[in-house]
Amino acid sequence: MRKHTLGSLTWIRMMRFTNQSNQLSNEFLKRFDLTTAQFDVLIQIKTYAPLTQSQLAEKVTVTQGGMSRMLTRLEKEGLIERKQNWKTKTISLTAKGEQMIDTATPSQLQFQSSFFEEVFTTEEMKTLNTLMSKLEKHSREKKLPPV
Amino acid sequence: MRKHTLGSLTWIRMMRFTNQSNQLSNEFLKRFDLTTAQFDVLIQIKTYAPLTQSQLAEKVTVTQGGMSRMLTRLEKEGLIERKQNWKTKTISLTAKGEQMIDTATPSQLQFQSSFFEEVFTTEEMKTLNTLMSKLEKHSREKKLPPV
DNA sequence: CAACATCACTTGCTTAGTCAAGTGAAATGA
DNA sequence: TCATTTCACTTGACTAAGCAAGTGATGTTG
Repeated sequence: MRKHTLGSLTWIRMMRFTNQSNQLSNEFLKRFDLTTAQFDVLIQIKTYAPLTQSQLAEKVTVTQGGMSRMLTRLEKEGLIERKQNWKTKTISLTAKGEQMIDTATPSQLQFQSSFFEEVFTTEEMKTLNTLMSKLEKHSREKKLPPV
Repeated sequence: MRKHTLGSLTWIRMMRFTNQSNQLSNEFLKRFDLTTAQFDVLIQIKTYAPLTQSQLAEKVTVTQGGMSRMLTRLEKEGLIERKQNWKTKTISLTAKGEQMIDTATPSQLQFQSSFFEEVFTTEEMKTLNTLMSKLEKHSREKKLPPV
């Protein structure tokens, strides 16, 4: 065995890192009574509302089913509203949701940044950001190789 | 709003990328009847067996509870064995599990690498790998800021 | 206009994972 | 020696998400 290439090593490192930082972020957001996934969805709504469920799902790379459930939870918590609009449901924040995301946002963005700022120079940060842009874009277009 | 720093932008890009590539990887591994998480666990066992559940959990950054469930599933599929050993359970691959991971490994490592190789130069790959090493290491030691 | 197709969303079943309380064997100590 | 602690693991209740089948409005067409 032991056929680890540079690419597969990097991949596994990135997986471990995102996993780990996601857990820490969840722990951090507990003080605002939110999870990382919820924060992510709320901030998208805040930025792009009004929008439909499918648009939202597409933005956070989740299936429609997943989004449906997530929004059910958020609605139960009273953070968002769904209004039937012809065949579409339009999503928007409630006052409570708005207040929640506004309170959490500065610290959360700061916390996310801290992962990088604590180890990288500005130069390195810029490099990483450029590389990640390319990667993310590419992965959105990537197709499976034939069997 | 709009307080996105370079760090928080990079963070979100990395999350989207890993999420996306994880989904593609799951789809890819279907041809071997495995999921990404299962592949990850099996390859760790293959590399480090014999080892205990807690050691394994630590390696793949998952809680003990999560590992317990994962191994229950893998055992039900006949891919691994758990032997009670004093108070510890020792994990090892069955013949079936061994064969499974050996078949899947080359293509899967190749697939993981392809995310990077399709967009990066060798130089960029090396840079990214170095940056990710630092990040991963740091995140494993990171503590939450005080409230 | 009735039959069918399409679209946006929901839901059952499954994997994966968290946390915290529970269990049972082994070690320690009064 | 019996009581208590510790350790490794399990389990119940939950969040999160995928897939595929189902639902119920809206549009299209013979």
